Amino acid sequence: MPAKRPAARRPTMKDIARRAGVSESAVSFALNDRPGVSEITRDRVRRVAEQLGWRPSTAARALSGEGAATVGFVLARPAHTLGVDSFFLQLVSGIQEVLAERHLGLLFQVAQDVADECGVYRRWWAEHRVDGVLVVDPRIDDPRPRLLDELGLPGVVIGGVPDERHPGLSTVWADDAGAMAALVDGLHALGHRRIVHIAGLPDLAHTERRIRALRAEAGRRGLDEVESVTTDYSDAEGAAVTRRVLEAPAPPTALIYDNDVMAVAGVAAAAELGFSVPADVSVVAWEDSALCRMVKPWLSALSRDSVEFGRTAATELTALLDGGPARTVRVPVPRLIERDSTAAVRPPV
Amino acid sequence: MPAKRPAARRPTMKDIARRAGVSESAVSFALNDRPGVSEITRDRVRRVAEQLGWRPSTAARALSGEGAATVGFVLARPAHTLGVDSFFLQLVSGIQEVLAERHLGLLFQVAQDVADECGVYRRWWAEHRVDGVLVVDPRIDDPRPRLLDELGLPGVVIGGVPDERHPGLSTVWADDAGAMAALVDGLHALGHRRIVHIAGLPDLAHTERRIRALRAEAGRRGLDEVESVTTDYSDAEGAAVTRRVLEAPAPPTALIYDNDVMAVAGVAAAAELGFSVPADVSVVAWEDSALCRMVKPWLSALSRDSVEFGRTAATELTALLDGGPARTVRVPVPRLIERDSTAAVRPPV
DNA sequence: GGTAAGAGCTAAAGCGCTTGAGTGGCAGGA
DNA sequence: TCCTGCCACTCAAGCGCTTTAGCTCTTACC
Repeated sequence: MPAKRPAARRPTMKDIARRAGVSESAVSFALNDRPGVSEITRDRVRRVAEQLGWRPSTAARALSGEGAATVGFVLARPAHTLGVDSFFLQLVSGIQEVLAERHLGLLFQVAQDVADECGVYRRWWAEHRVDGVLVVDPRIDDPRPRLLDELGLPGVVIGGVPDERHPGLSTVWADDAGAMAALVDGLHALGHRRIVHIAGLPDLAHTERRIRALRAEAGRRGLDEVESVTTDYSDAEGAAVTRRVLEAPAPPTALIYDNDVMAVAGVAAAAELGFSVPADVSVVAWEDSALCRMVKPWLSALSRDSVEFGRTAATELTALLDGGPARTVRVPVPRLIERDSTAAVRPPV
Repeated sequence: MPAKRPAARRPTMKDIARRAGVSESAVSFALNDRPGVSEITRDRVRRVAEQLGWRPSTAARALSGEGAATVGFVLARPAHTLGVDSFFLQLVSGIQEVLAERHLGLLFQVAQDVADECGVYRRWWAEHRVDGVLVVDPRIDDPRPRLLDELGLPGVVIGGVPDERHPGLSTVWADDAGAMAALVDGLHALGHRRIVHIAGLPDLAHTERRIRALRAEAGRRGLDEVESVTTDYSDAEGAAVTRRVLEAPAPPTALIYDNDVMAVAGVAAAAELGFSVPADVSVVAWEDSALCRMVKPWLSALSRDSVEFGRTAATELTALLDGGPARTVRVPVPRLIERDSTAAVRPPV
């Protein structure tokens, strides 16, 4: 049995300098593609570094003003709310693809709420831990952009509203209003006049955008039996709201759910009440996932590429870190995947 | 409009020292509860630090040998496999609860596969980024424990096998074998003799443990129509395998799925073939989530507290970082939540 | 032939913190 | 009285890197 072998020592630039017979500064220049060394020396240094398996110490780098080579990501949800959800993992996975390429780390934290999240940002900033952050779930009257401004932390707001201007903050957004308009358009064409939108958390910015867009579309078409109901995204509330609206005197003929979980719970609830989908009521989920193909009938859903969304956000953040200007970029409008849960409204008998 | 306000400057120990009228070293002693300063001075320094909103720079700390105050977590799954899954988010959320208390950061990364993951560990180690790591999805003949040993990186294997001994590696495990035995016991009592276990990825250690346990149980009872089939955990394979086994001449009367996603897909597939659950075939999901209550009938499932699992793992890791010995701790056996998908086998007509 | 301009390199300071080696003052013992 | 020992504190080095200033050669040019 080998005696407790001491952990291998990490090679440093000094080791490289010694092996290559040059000064540490020369090594630094060589390895960072900075002028000041000949190509010959640069090559030699590079070879030695590789051979030694050298990697820059992020701590040292950060200390000498280069930044922490890390970005932060906070998910502000209480633990028990973190249910069945493919969006965030996919988003993160897209983010990583871009970050990994640049050897940027992702510091992840789940927080209780937005206030807690702000505390995390402050701490990260004070501790010199991150160079920038990715902000999700933008709220109405969100304190986070202000805070990031104050701290001078670059950030990308994912799913933010494009009009809000904060220096140093980029925004990556999806055109919820446009998607909602298209959706209503489609349902209208199928003859639907009574539509209920079972929305998500009321203080999320995109929830409000969707609600507003729905109201606008309804107004334009003179539909007055159209409404939105906010929920907490859970299957329980999805089912409860579904029951409530279907038991009303003039039940809707179409239901739009703000996520896949509620949509699935909703069709189950509808079935219990004797409503058949799509014969009696059409259902659309605003978010596509394997879930939508796990129930009968398969759910029509708005599908977006969450991985790509993450990639885009991360790309914007790296651009910001490179000193680029804050930008607002729009990702493609989610596409409606028509499956079996939407149909023309049944002609009155 | 305020002209591009410069980001606030982070206060350093030097600032505190100046304000408190002592040397930097005294500040360091005071703030780290080290002897060498009087209580009076300590108090004053602490007050000044608080007032300035000082937080130690992790970079500087790490550089002076204190460690990075960060632990790493790698998820080795290709992006598209990251589907509907509540386990990891819950696990991470539990981990965070413990880490946040100690102001430890969590560096998160998704990798393609285990080889890739090993590369991440190497890089993290060389870059001085993490003090320890949490390893999930242990494999049969897993290269990661060896690597961590070699690097001298403390780690906790989540769901590992308890017999494997690696100095510096703790293990947190669930008794899969015991759970499987109990499960088979219950099904046997209900009269089930033909049982198929639709397992997960074949090279995961716990998949093998479950398969072995099932075989052992079957052997003990003399059941020879019991088998395990491995899959990739996806709804697609879950459904495919279900179809295949149900179309066999003597179809099983009970199906055990290694996760909730496959179980749900499985009942749908069964229904299509005209099998009714639980009348014709009983179904149990090894993993409980909202999913199990989204289908009819509600699925009986093995439920474990993933958040608590995460907490335990993180606690072990912090103990390790504090210089404690490597330990092997067992979390409670998952509990069977009996819902509507399991029933006594139908008496032969 | 003298000088000026680079090219290619080194020396040294500094980032914010820890830490081991002092240092001065004071109390107590011989 | 002097010495010892301790307390409370300061000094300075060092962690691994970047970066500015400077230094020494070549080479080019009038």
